[in-house]
Amino acid sequence: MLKEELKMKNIEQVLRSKKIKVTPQRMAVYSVLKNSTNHPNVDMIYKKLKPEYPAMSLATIYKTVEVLKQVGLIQELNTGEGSIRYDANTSNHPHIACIECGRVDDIHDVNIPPCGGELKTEIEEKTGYTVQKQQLYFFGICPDCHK
Amino acid sequence: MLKEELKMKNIEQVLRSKKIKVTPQRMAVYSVLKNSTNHPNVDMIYKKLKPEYPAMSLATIYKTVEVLKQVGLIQELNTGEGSIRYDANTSNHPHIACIECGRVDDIHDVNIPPCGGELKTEIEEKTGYTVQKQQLYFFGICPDCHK
DNA sequence: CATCTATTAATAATTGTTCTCTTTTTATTT
DNA sequence: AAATAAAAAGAGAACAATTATTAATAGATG
Ligand SMILES: [Mn+2]
Ligand SMILES: [Mn+2]
Ligand SMILES: [Zn+2]
Ligand SMILES: [Zn+2]
Repeated sequence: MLKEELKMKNIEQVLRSKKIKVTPQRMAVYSVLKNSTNHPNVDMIYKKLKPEYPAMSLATIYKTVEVLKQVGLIQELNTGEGSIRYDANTSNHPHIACIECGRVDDIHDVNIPPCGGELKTEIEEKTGYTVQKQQLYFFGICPDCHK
Repeated sequence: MLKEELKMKNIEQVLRSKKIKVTPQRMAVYSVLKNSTNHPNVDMIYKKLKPEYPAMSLATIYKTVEVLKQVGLIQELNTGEGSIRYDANTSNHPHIACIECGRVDDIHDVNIPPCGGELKTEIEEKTGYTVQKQQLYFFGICPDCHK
């Protein structure tokens, strides 16, 4: 059995364990996210799936990403470009977005200090909030947009 | 002359120096932002100004915040709640947003390490982007929403 | 297999934001 | 103090992303 198939089997387990039905649409949307590095938004997922699933509707993708998010299989990114992007990598990692074309990339292998346990505690004490998650975004011009 | 009036005179200078006309609406919108700590969105600014400026339209506020942003007098925050919030404090400081009620607060007096000059350079080398700005958001439950 | 219920697809409705057009205001020049 | 040109404001339509509604369909369960 291929690694890819194994991954998908695991996702099925996760969904079933949460009493959420496993459907072809959900597997397909998750698969797109898992196999992409470009943090697609709903419309990009829609267009990607169109050839293989011509009947799938935009509303289904909206609902599916909501379900996958609730279950913790994906996270959403909002860089302020108007639409929400999604990421199957649910670890807390920084992103950089191009203010020209909207492209969103991961920032790898850069030692970004913040966000340890002590910091969280400190913020909770100072603000009175209970901290649940964080997002660090950088903005700039991507290589492609540098003419 | 009061401090408050002095501030506003300075804003007039900034606008005039950029060949941007000084209007009551612009001064009013800026004043709301300068005198608030809750990072209001367009609708909150609109409602705040309604009593004193009953004729002011939403479109005017949208246009005004865009102008103030371009001139560098305010910055925008996007916590993913659907609408954009604005902040007359243009320094690079972290925010925390309530995932329950949407409230957005500053995080003061917490030593958050990232984002020095070397880090920016490192990110630019690793990603090929030109980095222009950054945003650090924390998300959680605010004191009020803890019942 | 039969039933029950969650999910889908299609469509309509909503919401935040932008655009277009006309009128008014501002800054500048008589 | 007019007159003028340019910029901005106001009203409302238009737009795009998202959400809600509804009727049909497909998984799960016994
Ligand atoms: Mn990512
Ligand atoms: Mn702030
Ligand atoms: Zn780009
Ligand atoms: Zn709250």
